[in-house]
Amino acid sequence: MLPPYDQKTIEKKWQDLWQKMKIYHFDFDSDKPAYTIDVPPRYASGPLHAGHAVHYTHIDFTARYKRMRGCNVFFPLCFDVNGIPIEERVERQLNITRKDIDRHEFNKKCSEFAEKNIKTMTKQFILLGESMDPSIYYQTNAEYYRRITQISFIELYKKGYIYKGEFPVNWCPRCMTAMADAEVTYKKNITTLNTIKFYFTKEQPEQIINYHGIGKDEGGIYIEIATTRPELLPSCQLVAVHPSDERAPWLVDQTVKTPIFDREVKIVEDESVDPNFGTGIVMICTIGDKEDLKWVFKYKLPIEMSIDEEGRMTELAGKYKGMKIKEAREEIIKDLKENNLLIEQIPLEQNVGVCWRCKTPLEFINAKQWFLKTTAFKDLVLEKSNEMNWYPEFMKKRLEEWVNSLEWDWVISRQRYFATPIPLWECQNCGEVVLARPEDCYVDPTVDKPPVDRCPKCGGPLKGSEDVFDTWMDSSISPLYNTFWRRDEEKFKKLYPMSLRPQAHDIIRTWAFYTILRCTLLTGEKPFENIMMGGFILSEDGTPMHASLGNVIDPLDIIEEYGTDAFRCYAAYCSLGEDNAFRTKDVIRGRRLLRKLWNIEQFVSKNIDTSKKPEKPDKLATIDRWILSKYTDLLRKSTKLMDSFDYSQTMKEIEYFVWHEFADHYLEMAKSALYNNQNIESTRYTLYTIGLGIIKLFAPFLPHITEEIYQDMYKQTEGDKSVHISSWPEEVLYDAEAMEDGEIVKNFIAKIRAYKSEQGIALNAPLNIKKTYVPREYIHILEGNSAIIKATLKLPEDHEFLEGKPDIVEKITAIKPNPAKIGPRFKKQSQEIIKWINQHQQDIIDIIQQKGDINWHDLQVTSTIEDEEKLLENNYIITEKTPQVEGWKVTHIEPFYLIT
RNA sequence: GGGCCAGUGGUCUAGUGGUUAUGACGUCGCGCUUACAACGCGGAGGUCGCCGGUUCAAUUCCGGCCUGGCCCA
Repeated sequence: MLPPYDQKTIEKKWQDLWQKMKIYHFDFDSDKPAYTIDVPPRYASGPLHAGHAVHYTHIDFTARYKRMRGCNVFFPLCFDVNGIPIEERVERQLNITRKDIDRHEFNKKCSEFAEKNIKTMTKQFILLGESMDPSIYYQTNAEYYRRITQISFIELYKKGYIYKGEFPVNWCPRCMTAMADAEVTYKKNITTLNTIKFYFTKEQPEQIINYHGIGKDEGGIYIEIATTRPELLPSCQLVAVHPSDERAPWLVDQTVKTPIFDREVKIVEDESVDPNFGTGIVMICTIGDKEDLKWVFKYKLPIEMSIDEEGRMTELAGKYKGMKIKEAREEIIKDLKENNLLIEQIPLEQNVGVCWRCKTPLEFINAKQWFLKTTAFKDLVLEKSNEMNWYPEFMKKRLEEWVNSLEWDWVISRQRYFATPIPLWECQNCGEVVLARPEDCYVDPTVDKPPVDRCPKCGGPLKGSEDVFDTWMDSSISPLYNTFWRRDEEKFKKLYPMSLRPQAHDIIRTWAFYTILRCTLLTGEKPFENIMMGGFILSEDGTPMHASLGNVIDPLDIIEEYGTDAFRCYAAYCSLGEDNAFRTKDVIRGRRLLRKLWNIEQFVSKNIDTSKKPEKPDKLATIDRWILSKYTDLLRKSTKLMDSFDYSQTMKEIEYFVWHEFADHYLEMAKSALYNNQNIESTRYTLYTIGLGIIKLFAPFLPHITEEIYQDMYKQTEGDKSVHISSWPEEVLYDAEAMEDGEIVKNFIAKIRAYKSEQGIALNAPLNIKKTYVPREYIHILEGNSAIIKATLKLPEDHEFLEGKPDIVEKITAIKPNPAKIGPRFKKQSQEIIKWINQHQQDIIDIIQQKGDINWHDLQVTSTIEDEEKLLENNYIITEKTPQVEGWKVTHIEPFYLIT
């Protein structure tokens, strides 16, 4: 018999034992079908929060379920350990920039920082009950991993998909590196809109000053231009108005002088000017934002940058040279004011592109960078994405939306340290590129020698590349790394494409997109069959979790208080793809479920023989057939839902069955059967089958409690050394008739129990009912199960069920129009007819009592209906009949009459 | 500004072209019952975000709007 439930001890015990048992081991030699999961390598910048915990728990549900379905599950423990976020943390921690210390020294510090977090997270995964296999471990900064990134680059280069281009790129002046579009985030910002005077270089007719945005003072006639970025004035190259602007004929082709910098610039007309922004006259600079870049190409403007890599003003800015952006802006505004060139300043809310990591506003910098062609492969990516199953389906649209909006290729080089080096050397004379040999990878060109001593083209000296890869270059080959691409062709053939990519929806445009793109370019095939998208876990008040808001939830705090299985209940209640607020009460409800499950199994354990598996008896009692059929139904539903990753629905189905059907109803009946020696074999068989079955169904969700119960109660008879490597349950029987009959018995018992409760009679107190009149359709079933009914309800031995005819007269008490029949037949007249029927209830009842039925003619609701169609027979109206009893003292519990 | 998702008793949520809308939490009342009072039984509580349209019939389908979330510009 099960002891009382001691959650803490049990969870700790199994977490330790599972490590030793190695039951989650992926077996490369197995004949079982492989189920391979492309687990997100957790980024090593800090410990897990509740959102991560829920995501990995969802993946764990899949892993455990697939193991029970007989798969050899590939579920690696892995970490992502490259890139800016870690560098940025280390810089902040040590209060330095990476340029202050030696490159390799800095990398060591980043590594140490990451290793510490990896240790913490590995522990967290264990505490969360995740079943990852540490024997297929990887981390993306290891040479064995980076080498695959480098080889993939070399192959893509040889295919001609990589090029070096000079192109304005998003640039973070703090991190001092290029960024891909995907790394830009947007932030609402209050800034100042400054309206500035640009004087005409030539004389203008006086009447021009009647137009808005044009003025005159002692300096001459000027146009007014609004800008939020006066520091870009030195690179102003053009002024534009909308072609339909009433001032366009006066302005186009004129020249004006930029204030302070006194540069003559032309005025042009352009469709893309927003006439409602500022004065409707705008200045175009190289380069403030992406929009400017379009103009640069359109008007073939020289790319002159007024801001450099460190966010300082360049040569072009004259006396402002060397100032930081903010400082230059303030100085320029001051000078504009002093020279009476500033008309007004108003606050303006705008979205600015910022570095996704450090939130510094981004600049555009014209720099040589490495690009991977992406815009040329849009169709290919869309085609492959269509070959995969998306859960939920609508997430695919987000990828398509992103792919279709792509305008630039992917900048894959970064001017950082802590990442995979780009494996090439360049000739210092002619720029010729010398690639590393794949067999030499991993290489670090800042340290290692090139494969040839001098430039093969001109004999010049070679210099190792100091650039590194965007970290998505590392993480987006995870399916290739996992399947042994370029390491073991036999394994690769067997394992690629992977079965499942689980991930969160915020990185569709990065991780999902880049993975599909690169793996397809390198192998010609899609990287995975299924992709499952997790939503966001919000804080308890429904707002996103942010360290700055102080609403981050630590999963270990929850586990400490409520236990891992309870936390996993909450995780299971979160529906896939949707944002779910964290709710402590769901964890508490989870804990209640655990206790309920434990108590149910405790009851089962008291009544079965755990040393011998019960045989299926030849004859099963109706209620046993009923609950076993319901269980089979549950099993079918759950399997289908699990196959589509719908964990929240699965959990609801199982929970409802266990708590309400099995515990509230079946166990009550089973008790009476057991205590009265009725159908013992049938009952024990049912208790064992369902007791074990629900443990298995819950096992992926609640691994600890199910393991403990399994070991205690079922291991001896079932033989598997852990419930988590036992097989998913099989159907036992499905009998539709027994389902219906069982429901009748259950409903009768439930009604009488409710009645007892209402009367304040204890549920186990005897109820002195001599006879029960029941409707004809129920009589056989209730009579057939009267032993169990009487025992469960404590009815007297001589209680009998009688068919509700001889003493009971059926009387129609109400009628209801049936819109499902009337609607399609009478269309527009329906409302009128329904209303009429409702208003003439008693007349209709009288006619039916007299004639047995009623036809449209009797109704006279409207002259258009003349046929003799019978309403009752054809279901146009539905009657409510109340049997009347004469000469008895009765209690009426619809539709039963209890005679005392 | 665009794409996607959501809006249902106090709170959270299921679901549906058919007039009596599901469940949980909370709340109120009753009851210790040989697994469980950390439980069971019952009651109250809703203009299904707003405005139009399609339809005999809309919470459900369509369009617009409002609010929130994610992603992007």
